[in-house]
Amino acid sequence: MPKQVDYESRRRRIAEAVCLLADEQGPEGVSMRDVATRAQVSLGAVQRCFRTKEEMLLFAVDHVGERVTARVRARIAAGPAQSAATALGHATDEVALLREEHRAEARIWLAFVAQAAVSASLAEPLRNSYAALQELFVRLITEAAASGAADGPDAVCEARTLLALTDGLTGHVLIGHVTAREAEGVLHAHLAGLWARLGVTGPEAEG
Amino acid sequence: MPKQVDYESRRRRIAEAVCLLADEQGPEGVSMRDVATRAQVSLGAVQRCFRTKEEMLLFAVDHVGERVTARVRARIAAGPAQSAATALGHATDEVALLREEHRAEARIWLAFVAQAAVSASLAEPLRNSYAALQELFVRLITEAAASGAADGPDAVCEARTLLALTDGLTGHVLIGHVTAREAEGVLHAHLAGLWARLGVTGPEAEG
DNA sequence: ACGGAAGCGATACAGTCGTATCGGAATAAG
DNA sequence: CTTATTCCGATACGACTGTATCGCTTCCGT
Repeated sequence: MPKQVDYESRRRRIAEAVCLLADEQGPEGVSMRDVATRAQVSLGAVQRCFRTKEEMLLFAVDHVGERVTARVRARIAAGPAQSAATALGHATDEVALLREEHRAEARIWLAFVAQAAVSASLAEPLRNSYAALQELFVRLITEAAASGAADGPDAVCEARTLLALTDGLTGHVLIGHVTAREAEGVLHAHLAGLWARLGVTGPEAEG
Repeated sequence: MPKQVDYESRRRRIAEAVCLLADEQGPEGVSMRDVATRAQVSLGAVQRCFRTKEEMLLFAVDHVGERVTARVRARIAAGPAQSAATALGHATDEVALLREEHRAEARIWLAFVAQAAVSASLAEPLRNSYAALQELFVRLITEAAASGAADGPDAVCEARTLLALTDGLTGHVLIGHVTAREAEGVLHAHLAGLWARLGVTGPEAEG
């Protein structure tokens, strides 16, 4: 058998190139040629990895989704000694992609969401990522509520609220309607309200 | 002087064609030729109305923004006898674009937001629309709070939360992560919490 | 009535797009 | 070493993009 190459790693590298371009030039600026150049491979190599452009974008969006959720999970696992409330705060911080170094990911995400609104095939991996994040939020909220007094009247509802709020804030920061700091303030205020609703004290010390 | 034509109305018509296309085929599917065809004018006519494509998109996004905010205002003005709380509920319903007949506008908005994240010139009209909506929300929240007991600790913060939440929910509905009905439930639950925080009863009867 | 400016739509143009194809280089199996 | 197969990267192709240009028609002002 002839030459063998690690397609998986190449696919990943190409996906990162897609992200870089989507960040810099927007969703329309992602062409196969530019992606190939950015990934430092030939156009043919990209074509061999992905039969079509949509296939490439599909892989890329999955890649980003996994990276974000992985980071969220890592952030939570990093401090297991803390309360569920604190963990939830960190998780939302991570999901909101407010920090400057994650601005690129935020733009990419937004670009994919917009495209997915008209492309059913692109929407599926996005739904999966959202489902994973929502499930994670539900778990944290339920844990936080259990450690407190009241029941969780609707942890799913709270999780959805949180997820939509972070997403919306991310978009508003990208547009420039609010600054990252202001968005952080809004998010933390909402979390404070959530603690109150759950009957827990919340994180007393803010890091 | 030779022939005179009503450019303003033609521009509006073209803007509507832009919206139709952005809704059907996504942000990438908006080409000058397709727009011209959809607007039932020649390509040259489009070019005469807008020097460049970006100019056209700029006008279109302004057009949509004004239409949405106008509808929100109209909805509020329609029932001035109601409480400020009820008015705010209606306003958020309108902004969230959850109803099926506004799904198109929602997609268009999302498309523009995504594009604006990398194009500063497109971001400006969007910021204006957001600012107008936020101001409107602040006013309604302040009024609602005044009719109640407590002060408005941070009406701006609440308004921003509401705006980001509606935006995020709209996106999630478009993706299919939640249904329109579920999103409505989330939104109304948040509003209920807001009434409680403001110390008002909120709308007792739901329309 | 007539001249000229404004509007018209078709066409031209250069560029980029995604995709298909192809001859040659590289390599594992015999 | 030979051979068959997998990968390579360049190039070809047709379609489409945004924009510029050009006769021609239409109509207002004098």
